[in-house]
Amino acid sequence: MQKLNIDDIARLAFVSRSVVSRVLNNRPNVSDEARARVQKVIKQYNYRPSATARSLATDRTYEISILAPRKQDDVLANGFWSLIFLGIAEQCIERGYFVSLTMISREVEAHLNDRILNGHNFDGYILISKEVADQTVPALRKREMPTVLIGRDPDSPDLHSVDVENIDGGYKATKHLLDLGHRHIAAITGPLHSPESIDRLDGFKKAHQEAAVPVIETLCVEGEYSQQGGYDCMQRLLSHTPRPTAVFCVADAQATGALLALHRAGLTAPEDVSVIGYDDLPISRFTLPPLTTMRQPIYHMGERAADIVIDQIEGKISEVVHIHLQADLVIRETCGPAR
Amino acid sequence: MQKLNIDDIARLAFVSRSVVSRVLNNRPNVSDEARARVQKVIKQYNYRPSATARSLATDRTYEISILAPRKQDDVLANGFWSLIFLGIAEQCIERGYFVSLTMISREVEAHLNDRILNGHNFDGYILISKEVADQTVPALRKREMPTVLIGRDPDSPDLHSVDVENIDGGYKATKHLLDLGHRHIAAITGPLHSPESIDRLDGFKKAHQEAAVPVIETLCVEGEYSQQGGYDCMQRLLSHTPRPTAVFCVADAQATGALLALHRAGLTAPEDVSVIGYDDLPISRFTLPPLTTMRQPIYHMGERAADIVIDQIEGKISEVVHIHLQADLVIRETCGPAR
DNA sequence: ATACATGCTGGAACCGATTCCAGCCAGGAA
DNA sequence: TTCCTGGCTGGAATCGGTTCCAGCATGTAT
Repeated sequence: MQKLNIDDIARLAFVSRSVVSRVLNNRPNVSDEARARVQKVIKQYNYRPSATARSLATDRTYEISILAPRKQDDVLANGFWSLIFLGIAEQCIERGYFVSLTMISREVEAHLNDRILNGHNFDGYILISKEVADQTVPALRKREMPTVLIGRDPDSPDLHSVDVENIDGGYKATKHLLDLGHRHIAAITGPLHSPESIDRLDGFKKAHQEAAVPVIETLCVEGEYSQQGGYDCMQRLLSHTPRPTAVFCVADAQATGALLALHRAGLTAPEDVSVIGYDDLPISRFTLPPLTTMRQPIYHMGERAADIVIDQIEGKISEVVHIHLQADLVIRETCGPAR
Repeated sequence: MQKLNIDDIARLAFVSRSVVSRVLNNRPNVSDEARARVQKVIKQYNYRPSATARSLATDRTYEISILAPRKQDDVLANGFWSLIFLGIAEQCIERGYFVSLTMISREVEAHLNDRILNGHNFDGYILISKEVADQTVPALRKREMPTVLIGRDPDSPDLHSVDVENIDGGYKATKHLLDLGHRHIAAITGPLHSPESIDRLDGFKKAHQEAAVPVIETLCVEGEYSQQGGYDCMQRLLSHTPRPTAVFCVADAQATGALLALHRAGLTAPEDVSVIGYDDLPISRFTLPPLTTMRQPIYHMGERAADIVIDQIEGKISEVVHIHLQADLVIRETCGPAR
């Protein structure tokens, strides 16, 4: 039961390895009889060519690396990245590529550069967040590797990217609250070095401006992209007077935490405070009460990112691609009219 | 700026490729001067050996494949698998291996067998759930690949595995409810072909037996491992008379859905019905109210699984390993005394 | 002085594919 | 008949490493 290689197959089919190779790769210049014979032997012995040897000869691994920021393990576990990842993975498999996930962080950067970026393991890279881009783009660019960023990096306009319209999303969410009559609206943002937060907050401000309602700066607070972050921010906001009548959270996870903070304070949404989230994670349909939020085509973003990298690898793309997807309002039960 | 290979380095350091190879692999039989010279050249040109070529020569890829069931995309996104995955990934990277995730399903089985299982891409496999094991173990066994299952497969006692004490966990959870005085306890299980559900339900029954309280079979319902599953089951349970005073859910996701169903019916936990979950996902601290549940060392399970596969790969394991971790009660706010 | 062990070195085979190219053969045109 | 063309074929080089082994120069024991 020895492992067979291409020479064994060639011998068994009475042809040369060249012919076997051509059959394996569906190339012409093989007679019908020879092709049939080779295919029969391959089937009979359940032969599969070695991916490694093939990679060495072709300089292609059919593996794509997803580089995610490591410190955000909460984030990875909260549903957003999982969905992104699922989209990437399914599309890659669909197109014949494997997907490898690596968490990177500053501490292991040396190890990272050496092994992940220069090790010749991957045909392309998908970068999760600007933070990752900052750390890896220089090395990847030097090697001219196919790369795509999920998110936006103002510093690298020539990097392919897939993003959602965050300004517009923030605008729509805020407009919904304004339309309901709210005039004291708080905003819970993520870390303000992340473009998503900045953009969504810009949309928040734009909606106010358009409605000629002043933004109350002291009600704009910065927190982590997590339930705990939302909880903490909400607690701070509740000590404000007058208390905000509505809160825009830039992530569903934060909204979940905010709901708990309200509950702890003896308040409920939407009666006392309206809450709107962002992402439309699966859990958002099951918060108490179900969360009004901005739906992002998360899974789809992953799919598109995969497509862009693979298109680059296969030489099907020339110019830089920036994909901007839409976010849409999903009305559930956490927002009500201002009292 | 041409890519350098081992021969280039050898030439630049005035040695043979053999010497360079020995230096790369930290092997003896290299003079101090030669070693220093080679290292200097490597550093100077930022040379990294090709992983592919190395793999071909050594028959090792330093890649580990995680095979997850595809149909459960909800499950992947709900936090449990994400955490498992995180544990696996970090430990693998720690030990110098890459991690590749593949979703498998019955429909693509042909493609799967050929490419994933026989393609020589991976040094070892981590199987997520018995379902995956059923589909892949025969092929993997034939090739004698290092493999570990997360979960339990009664059909393959000789398969390495990492699992939690599900019977004991179900027992502890139920005992907590019984100790609080509940006598009409419902159980929401996952699909009953999954060993976890069976075992947790066994624990449920064992606790009843020990307390000499009869199990009410009609209150044991089967649903999906998801929020929606829990929601649906809870709705069914609420139509029972007498209504159960407590519910044991075999997954936190289900408990979340159950809480919403309760809310919809105008009831709350723990005043009207006590609810206990299982998993202690990050979100469980932020449900309304925060969920009493069984903590599983999820992240740790992933780490251990990675260790077991890598130990197999590196020949550090001889006998079959079955790891059983403990689940512990985490008391929060969804359980109260029976009225 | 001889024998032998030891450390270092580099040549060459090998891993298992792809790909270039020269050679062969058959068929069609001149 | 001769020449040319085009489809097949298989030999050989190549990708970039690891590893076996023979050869050589030392140092040490006899």
